[in-house]
Amino acid sequence: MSSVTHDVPRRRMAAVERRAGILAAALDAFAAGGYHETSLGDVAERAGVSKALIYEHFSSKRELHGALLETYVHELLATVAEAIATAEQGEQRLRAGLEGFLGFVERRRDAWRMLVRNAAEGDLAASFERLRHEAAAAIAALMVADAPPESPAAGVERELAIEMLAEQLVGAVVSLANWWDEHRDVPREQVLAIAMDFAWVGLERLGEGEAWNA
Amino acid sequence: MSSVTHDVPRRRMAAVERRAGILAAALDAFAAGGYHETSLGDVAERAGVSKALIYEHFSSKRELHGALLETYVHELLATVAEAIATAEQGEQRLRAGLEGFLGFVERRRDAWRMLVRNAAEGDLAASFERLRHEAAAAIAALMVADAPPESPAAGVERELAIEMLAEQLVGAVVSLANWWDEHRDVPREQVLAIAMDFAWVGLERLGEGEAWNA
DNA sequence: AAGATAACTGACTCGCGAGTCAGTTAGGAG
DNA sequence: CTCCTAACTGACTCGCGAGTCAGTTATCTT
Repeated sequence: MSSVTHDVPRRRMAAVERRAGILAAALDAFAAGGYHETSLGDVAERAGVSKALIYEHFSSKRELHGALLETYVHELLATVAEAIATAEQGEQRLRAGLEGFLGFVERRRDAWRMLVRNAAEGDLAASFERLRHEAAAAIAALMVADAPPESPAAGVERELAIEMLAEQLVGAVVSLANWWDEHRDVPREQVLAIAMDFAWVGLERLGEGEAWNA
Repeated sequence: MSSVTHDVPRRRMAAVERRAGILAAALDAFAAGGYHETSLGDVAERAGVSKALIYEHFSSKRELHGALLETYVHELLATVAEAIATAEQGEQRLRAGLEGFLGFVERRRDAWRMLVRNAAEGDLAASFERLRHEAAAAIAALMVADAPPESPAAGVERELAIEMLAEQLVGAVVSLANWWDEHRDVPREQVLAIAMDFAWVGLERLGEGEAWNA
């Protein structure tokens, strides 16, 4: 009875590694359940660590969550920005941006889920909303630059119309990304094709079929 | 000092009215802060009532929240369904549906906010996701019925493509509705015009410009 | 006016989760 | 081998919020 198997006397890790481990565990947890449904106890357990240790690396639950949020929002933004920078033409640029975005969703599945899971509540919403809005604004800016001065829909202010169009575009793509997240068997190119099919046509209309490709 | 002004001895109300009052207060609170950020104490205060009384009408916080959710999800669904039923043609039907939807968002601003605020977390997400999916499925069904059998985007399964298209459509409209919620000065017809401009063109592409109007 | 009933409340319990602290121990520097 | 630091933990506190209960009072009925 005294044959204690004395299971693995847990290795100590350097602060940086441990921090990374905690972040990974937290990402898992938050992606699975959202901010409020996740306790630091959960995170600690997933990380195989005591709750107290978490406080050696992060001063509060919010800070931990915020660190993740910032990391991935930044990565997402950078990815898309970089992708966009490689293409000059209107349609190609849109395609490149979408490709970058979808690549992120594919590569950082958990991160994407975490972003979406925290899109609605409290001041957490602010981060996501800002991201969304930044995307819409960027798109709107491109449209303003490229589109002809005619109003796309009768009786609507040009700037307003562009803003709304951009908002819809973002919404459509985000929605599609979420759908894709639950249909991972569908290859990325197909999703991209559909997204382009939907978005580009809508955008093209803005320029009445010309002006955008030059 | 003994001049007690004995402020308004709060009127008693019949159970039904009180219940309604509590529901209204809860709607306010949940719309403003989301489920988790709202305590029953908040709701009670807003309703001008003790917390205990709430439990005379609802057995738990979830039930209270659920009652609101069900009410408005149902109303929204019914509104759109009714609107759709009045139009037979493809484009007119889409316009009618959108009009009904935007009408709901305009009329039940708080309810809409509450729905959106609870779209992401835990099993609360299920309700909203189901609603979303129901909408997408309905749209997809219409498309399947009306669209020609050609594949809309090269190399993508027809059914899959339609599903994705519908998902994007829903996302775009929801996104636009949220934007509108923060730009209430923009009249409904303009929002509708933009939504149609975006959505219909994308859809028309599916049928290559014909087949939908007959 | 008396009694009954249903609206209503203050003051409770109780569990959960964020955050803390007084230590214990691994493992590297000398 | 011996310190010394930095990783690490168990066992706490403490406030908050859901849910409860014993009682109080308004209003309707007779």
